[in-house]
Amino acid sequence: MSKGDQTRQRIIDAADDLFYQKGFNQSAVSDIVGVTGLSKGNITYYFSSKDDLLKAVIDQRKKNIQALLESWNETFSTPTERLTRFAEMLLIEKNQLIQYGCPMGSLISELGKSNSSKASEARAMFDLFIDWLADQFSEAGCTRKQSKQMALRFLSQAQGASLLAHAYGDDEVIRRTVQDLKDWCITLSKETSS
Amino acid sequence: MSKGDQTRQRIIDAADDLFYQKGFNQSAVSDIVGVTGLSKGNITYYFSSKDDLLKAVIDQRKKNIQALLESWNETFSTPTERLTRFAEMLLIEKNQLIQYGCPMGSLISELGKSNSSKASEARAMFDLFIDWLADQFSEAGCTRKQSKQMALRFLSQAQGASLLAHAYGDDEVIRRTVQDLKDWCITLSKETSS
DNA sequence: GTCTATAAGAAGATAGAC
DNA sequence: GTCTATCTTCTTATAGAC
Repeated sequence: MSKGDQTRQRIIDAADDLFYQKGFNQSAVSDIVGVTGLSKGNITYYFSSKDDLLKAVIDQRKKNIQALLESWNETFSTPTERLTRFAEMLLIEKNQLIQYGCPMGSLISELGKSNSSKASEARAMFDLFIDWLADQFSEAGCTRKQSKQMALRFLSQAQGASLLAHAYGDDEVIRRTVQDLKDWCITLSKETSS
Repeated sequence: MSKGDQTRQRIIDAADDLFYQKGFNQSAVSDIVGVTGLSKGNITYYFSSKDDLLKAVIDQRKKNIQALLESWNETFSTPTERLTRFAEMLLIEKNQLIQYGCPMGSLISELGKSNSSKASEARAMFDLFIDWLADQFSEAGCTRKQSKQMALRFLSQAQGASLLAHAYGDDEVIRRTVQDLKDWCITLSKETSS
């Protein structure tokens, strides 16, 4: 990786954290200056506008999500195991969820108010999970339409739990939601094998 | 109501709409100037800071919520009916939920990032619903601890559905969530009567 | 590539006239 | 009570030196 690419990556990483922890609108380029030690002008050299930087952050997150989902596909052989792993993600990330909410949900919620094209770019992160979840339900024997609906409901439950955990600084809702989602997976597993 | 009170109310109403539709941080005092036709200085005369205005908006929302819950208590005689009415609220408000998200959830999510005292003030809106929901579950025969947990899960589902409906501009998740919550109420009703 | 300097505007909050 | 005018700070974006 060239020096320019390294610098570019440092900026994206700093912005990624800031957008998550402070929100996109509340994060300023000067915050990135503070974190990276780079000058304002240098950051502009790599990203001509704040929206450009947001796009780069979302693209990086999407790549990370895709890599995560592919690793789950390789690690687990059954859709039930994969869906269970998705649910457990909430437990693994619970400290961050409590402190800052869901990185996808909070960003989409924030950008959705602006009714701009940024919102649809952020929504693409949801799409990756929904498509993947739907694939698992399809593989478990559901129809295409059922799979899409169940994927939406699965993600919806995760988002609700994340939001309340963040609001109350408490992981009880997360733990109960994970248990519910796991039970759902087990039920699905039994229906499939019967 | 005196002229001063009327002006004060106009400001609060305009801010209430703006904070909901654009978000708190993205709403400026100049926006309120545009909506009300009042001068910047006059708005400052009633609310010395933007945070003061936020507090007034939250207080008004809390009063509205309390009035709503009390009216449900009077209109419906059983906890099952009341919980069903809560679920149906999502359908009644679906157009606004799709366009701007949940007025409580999106505000709490936004303010939660700042980690300030504002977040806990906004969270008090959730508390009103959670306490009321827990009361219904208690009245339906649940233990105090169970009631609190079920109230959290009920609100969590509503929040998840609102967030996804807002993200996708689609009410399908809302409709399915409402059905699930209603089924939950019916199950609860049967368990109670048995 | 990286920096400093600065433009140009918007934001919240204040002062004081009417 | 309501207004205009201004202050101060912060933000994004640009220009140009090194």
